[in-house]
Amino acid sequence: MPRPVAKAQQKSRIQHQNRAVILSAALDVFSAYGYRGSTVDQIAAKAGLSKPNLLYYFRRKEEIYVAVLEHTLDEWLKPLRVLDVEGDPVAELTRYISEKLEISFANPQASRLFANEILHGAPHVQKFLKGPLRALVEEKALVIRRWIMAGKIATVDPQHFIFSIWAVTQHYADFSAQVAAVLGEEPSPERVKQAVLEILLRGLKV
Amino acid sequence: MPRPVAKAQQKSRIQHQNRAVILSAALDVFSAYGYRGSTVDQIAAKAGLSKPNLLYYFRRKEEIYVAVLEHTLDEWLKPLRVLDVEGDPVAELTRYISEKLEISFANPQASRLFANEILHGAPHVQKFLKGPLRALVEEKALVIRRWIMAGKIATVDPQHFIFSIWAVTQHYADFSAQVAAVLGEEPSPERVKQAVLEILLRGLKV
DNA sequence: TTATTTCTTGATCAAATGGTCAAGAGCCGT
DNA sequence: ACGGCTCTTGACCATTTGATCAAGAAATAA
Repeated sequence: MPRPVAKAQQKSRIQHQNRAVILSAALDVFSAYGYRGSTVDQIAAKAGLSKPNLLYYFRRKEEIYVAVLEHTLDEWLKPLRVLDVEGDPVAELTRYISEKLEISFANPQASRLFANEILHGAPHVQKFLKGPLRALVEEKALVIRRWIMAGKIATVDPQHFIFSIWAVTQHYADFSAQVAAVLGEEPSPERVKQAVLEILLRGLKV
Repeated sequence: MPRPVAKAQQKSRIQHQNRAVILSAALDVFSAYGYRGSTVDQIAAKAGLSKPNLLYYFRRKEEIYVAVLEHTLDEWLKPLRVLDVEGDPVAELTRYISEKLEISFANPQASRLFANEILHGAPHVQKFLKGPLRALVEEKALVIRRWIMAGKIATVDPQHFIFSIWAVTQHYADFSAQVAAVLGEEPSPERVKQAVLEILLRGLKV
């Protein structure tokens, strides 16, 4: 009775499929109720599997959580990676902010899962934050600094500017309950994009 | 054996004191682990009371949570309330943003508690969001709109501008784990204030 | 088909946890 | 000092929940 998770073993067709189903269900559940607030039964029910069956694919609850969390981190970095120092600054930043906003509206669960993790001290992603994320931010801060020194945009603290972009764009996913309640309706993504781009970028124009 | 929570009854000295101790302990615990992730034992231990004793003051775990949550909402609104249409726009907004940032740095627990509540759909504060908060935002959006129409600041979507201020300022409390990890150190509140004020306000100057 | 491996699940467990209760200790006005 | 009210707690309970296991079903290879 070898565990399926075992080292380097080829995943069978049924393995692949069920793991995907579980990760999708787990994202829904974890993002809605948090790690501690979610139960294995909930995830199993949503995935259409029995609890012992689910635990056949992932030995422990935490293993599911880590898997679904890591699965989202890649997606998270992608848009920032392509920020190009050769491109036009405002165009590049417009693209980045727009993409982040689109992700927030299209996949708020992933954003909330991540937010919840950070909110509670990022116990499972310290390495990711201090490693790849930090390196990427340093790299892109340099890009922004180059733009400033070339006189292409106004002076701004690059790191905190990146934080501001994250803060504002993810706000619409993480705090959508508040946004909707205060506005009295779901906001139009188009309108949000226009407003946010103006707020964040107008000050940069020279 | 009348319950202390009972209607309109005068709270004794010891009641007052113990309830305060409990609320303080509960804020720490709930903000760190979320509602579901916190246990009554944890709160009792931190408050220096036995569990049954704690449940003598608050009948149910949820009652503690609601109490500490409501306790923070007032604090939350205060700075926005005083935004004054008669004052200088940039000065008024500078004061508001600065105060929000100071709160984020001085009392991140309250911010995290609130963030966690909203993140999970705001089940306990729907009324607050749709009532007092919405009304206040509408009122202050009007203030901003007046400033725009008077030509005192550049055009901006008032509601989304307020959201952006919230997003950025609270980011430093809610996501402090990420900020610290990416920067490699705790950020200096002064430096953050300068950076954030420039990012959010420079685009408004006419 | 048959043998072997992979999947699936009902039954069950131990620990954690929210909450109760009855009895005792402490405080306070008289 | 005393009587009544407030406060405190050890013991206990029911439920939830993460996790296990042995045995059976389904797939897969021979």
